[in-house]
Amino acid sequence: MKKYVPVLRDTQLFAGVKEEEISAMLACLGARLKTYKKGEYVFRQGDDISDITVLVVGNLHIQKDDYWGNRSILGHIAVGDMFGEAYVAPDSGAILNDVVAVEDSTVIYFDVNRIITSCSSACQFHAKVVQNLFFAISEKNKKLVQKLGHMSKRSTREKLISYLSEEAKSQQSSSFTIPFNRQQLADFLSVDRSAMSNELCKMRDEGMLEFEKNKFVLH
Amino acid sequence: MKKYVPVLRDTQLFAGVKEEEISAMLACLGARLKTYKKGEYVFRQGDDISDITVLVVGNLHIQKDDYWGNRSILGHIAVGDMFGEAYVAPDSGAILNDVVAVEDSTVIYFDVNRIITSCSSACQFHAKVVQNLFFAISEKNKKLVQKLGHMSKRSTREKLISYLSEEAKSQQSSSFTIPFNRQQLADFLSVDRSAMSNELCKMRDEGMLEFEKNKFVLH
DNA sequence: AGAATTCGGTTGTTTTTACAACGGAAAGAG
DNA sequence: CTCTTTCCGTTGTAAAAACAACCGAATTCT
Repeated sequence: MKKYVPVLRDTQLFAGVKEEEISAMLACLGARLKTYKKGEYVFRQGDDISDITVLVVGNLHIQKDDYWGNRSILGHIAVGDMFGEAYVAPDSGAILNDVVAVEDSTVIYFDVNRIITSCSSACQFHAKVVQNLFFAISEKNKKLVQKLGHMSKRSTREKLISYLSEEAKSQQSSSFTIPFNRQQLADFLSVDRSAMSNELCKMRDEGMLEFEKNKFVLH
Repeated sequence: MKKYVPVLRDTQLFAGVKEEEISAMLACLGARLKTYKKGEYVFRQGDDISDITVLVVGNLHIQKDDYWGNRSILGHIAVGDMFGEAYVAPDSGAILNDVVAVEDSTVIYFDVNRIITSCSSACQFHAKVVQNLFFAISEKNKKLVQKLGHMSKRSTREKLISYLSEEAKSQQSSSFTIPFNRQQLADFLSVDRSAMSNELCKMRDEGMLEFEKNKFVLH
């Protein structure tokens, strides 16, 4: 566990908390470590969770399969990202999605109740962590709204424009890379891969953009 | 302001806080009251906000118009609901949507920094409010994920099934009413109204469901 | 290195959706 | 009460997406 403290220091959850302070807090927050092989499920639809997790090694996808096997990738979790904050409310019910390791991964679980309930003098940085958690959820909330913005576009082209524009803006450059391959991007935007690929190439032919693999340049 | 304290008492934000305690906290939380006529904008895309608002009278829609005038209704805000929590993080940037009054409405603004920063002994229920706010955001987060679930369906029919099933589940009855008219539902699901109307009638003809106005019965 | 698998582009066909336009019923305004 | 507006179902047409199938290139595995 100790060896991941430097990773935790750079997460939203522990922003502004020193490594030694984090080390001291781990027990207080009920931290537990778990590793997953590529392809393993971290959470499954229907699970009841009362923990917040932080990914310290690997890469996770949040996805959902419908009754007919169509898979939607709702998002991805990178090292340092947090997951589970949406399900911590006392009556929030079971989780709605699957979380699966797309490569060998390690996560740390934190007991939500221990985070929220302010504790004794043992860890005076608790308040800071609560605030961080709060801002992090707020941030994720905003991301969801953004994704909803892409999804609400009617056509594949508009969805692509919406997604790529935003990616360019957030990376502050018209040249940027995306964290998806074609199939994953199609799943993320909930469109057909080949249709999307087709549209992407049309847009390229029209001079709107260039791309190579997951690197894009907008014109 | 005082007269809305009973309304506030029943909100998520003040759950478990007594009316007199709420009254005592209002000043401490920097509460301000504002009224809007039907059709007026409470927030506009691009506004910078550092307040959380609670609707105490009326009805608001969260919506977004794209460059070509297509309107998406991303959600609605009922009396007692909160808005703005997604934008409270220090670097969350401007709001992405419009919030518009669909009937004459009254909202109360709370200064976010005052909520999060724990204050002096004057209001010992501050911690409770922070916790409530936390759970509320968490809850909204989950709702966004649910909506994303509907939106990620490929066809209008599947979107309808997803939305209606969930509405039935959340109202715990196969007979329920929805808070939208046809155009609004179409906007909410980001589909064409006439195509959706058509699909609904087909589903009705196939015996899957019945409806009249905004009252639905699933079979 | 050679075989197998993944990845991404392309094409043609079928299905679905968007769009436009219309009309009747219901609700609201004067 | 009448006129106007909103709401919603209906239809036909044009556009777009889904789907299936295929292929070459790159990557991974052994």
